[in-house]
Amino acid sequence: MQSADKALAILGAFDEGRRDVGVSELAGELGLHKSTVSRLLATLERRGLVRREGERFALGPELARLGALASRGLTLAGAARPSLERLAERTGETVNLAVRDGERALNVLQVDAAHFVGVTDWTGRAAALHATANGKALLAFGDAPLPGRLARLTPRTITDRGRLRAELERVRSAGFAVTVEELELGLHAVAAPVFDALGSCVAAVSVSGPAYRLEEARLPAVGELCVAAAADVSARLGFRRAA
Amino acid sequence: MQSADKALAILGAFDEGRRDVGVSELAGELGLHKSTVSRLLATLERRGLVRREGERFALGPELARLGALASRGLTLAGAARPSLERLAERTGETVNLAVRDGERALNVLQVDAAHFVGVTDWTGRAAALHATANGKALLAFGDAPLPGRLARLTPRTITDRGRLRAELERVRSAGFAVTVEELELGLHAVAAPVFDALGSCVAAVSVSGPAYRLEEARLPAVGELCVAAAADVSARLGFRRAA
DNA sequence: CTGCGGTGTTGCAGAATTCGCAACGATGCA
DNA sequence: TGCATCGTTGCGAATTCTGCAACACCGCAG
Repeated sequence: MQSADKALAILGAFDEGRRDVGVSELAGELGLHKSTVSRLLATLERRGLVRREGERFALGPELARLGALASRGLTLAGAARPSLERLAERTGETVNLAVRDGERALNVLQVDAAHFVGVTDWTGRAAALHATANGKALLAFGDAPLPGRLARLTPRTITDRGRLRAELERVRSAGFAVTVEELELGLHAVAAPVFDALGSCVAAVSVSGPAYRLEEARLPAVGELCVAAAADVSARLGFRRAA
Repeated sequence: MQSADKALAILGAFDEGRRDVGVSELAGELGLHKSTVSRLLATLERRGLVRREGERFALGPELARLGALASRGLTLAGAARPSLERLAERTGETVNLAVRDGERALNVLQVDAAHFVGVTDWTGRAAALHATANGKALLAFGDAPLPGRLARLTPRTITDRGRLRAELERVRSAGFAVTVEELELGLHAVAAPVFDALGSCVAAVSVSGPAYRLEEARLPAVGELCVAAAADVSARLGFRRAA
């Protein structure tokens, strides 16, 4: 099924900051021939997954439809919202719910403490697993393998596999993950795992805020709040903590 | 590229009321062998486009990400312009695209059939919801409450809330709204709703013209053209009519 | 407990699809 | 005008996919 896989690889090439692509550009990037990419894009266009804008291609309406359907299908969001709102109110910070999407952590729901304008909405965006609190929680409690590459995003990002493994062990024993300027300078965060009825880790709840407000000294306490909220969500999904 | 096309056909099989699918079930539906469907689903799963839930498959997180990305790139005006131009050409009248703005209908895009001088451009102007075709379409298909005050703009304006409610019911069953001298004497119009990927009514498309040219007898036919054009725009936004 | 009907998955060999090349038309730039 | 780039398209070789059949698994009924 490598032909279908290549079509999906094309879709995967889209990202924030990559809203449209060219044929040769993609061909070089994915290691395919431009003729192949051209034909694949034509197929994707016929199905409405991409649309052409002159010589470039952007994501199409069918994806908007499927995306809306997918988000709704993540019953997670519905089960989590009330707990996240309470958590946001108690901490006064931004709360996010993330699931694993391949080698990235995808934010599927965000709740802000106050409805400040200018607070970036991370919904629909994906970030590196090893550099986010949510990602580390997903790695520590999920059964998925470590990412292949550990990119250095700030001086404090963990880029060594051994150190990451040790960190995940710490996360497991603490019950929550802490991230101090590992994704962005000046950004702190904590995150706790959410389990479904079968006991597997399906998501993570994070609280994040600027370093000057969400100080390091507060992180343990906020972490516990986070754990409580995540446990609340887990309970709504039918999870009962192991004896 | 029929292999890739089949993978996309699988995605296309998802719908409201079709949140998860089985292998054999899909195979029968798409006329493929279950072995083929099984392999395609495995490929889709590896890329995160679908996820398995026991023996069934649901849309996956990667689609939520791509969908959010796609929605951001799909603008109302961009999706609407081509359809509106065709509508203007076919009807020979002025076409407007309006969105709800509080208790008014705000025109965001206008296309004229011929470039007559002296045709007023309504772009950027807002009008009463209850006295315009676009406004009535937005009220009938949107989830917004009725305006507080129903000002009488002409002798034919609907100013009674009960009568307005009945009128909106008529609009819903017809699929389009008709306005005969309710906004201005000598002005006729029809309008149809536009839906986004989430299925909510986000805009309306209207055709308007002077009573002596856009006669009442023509309104039903023009209304149908309007509905078709609006459906076209909806499709470009990722809306698919309910099965 | 055994057989049946229902899942979904996987090896294999033949068959059909796809790939890469090269050439083409179009467009942009010097 | 010439050169570069872009994306598209025919064609034959070569890879990939299909469909079959067998398999493992589950629930259920006899």
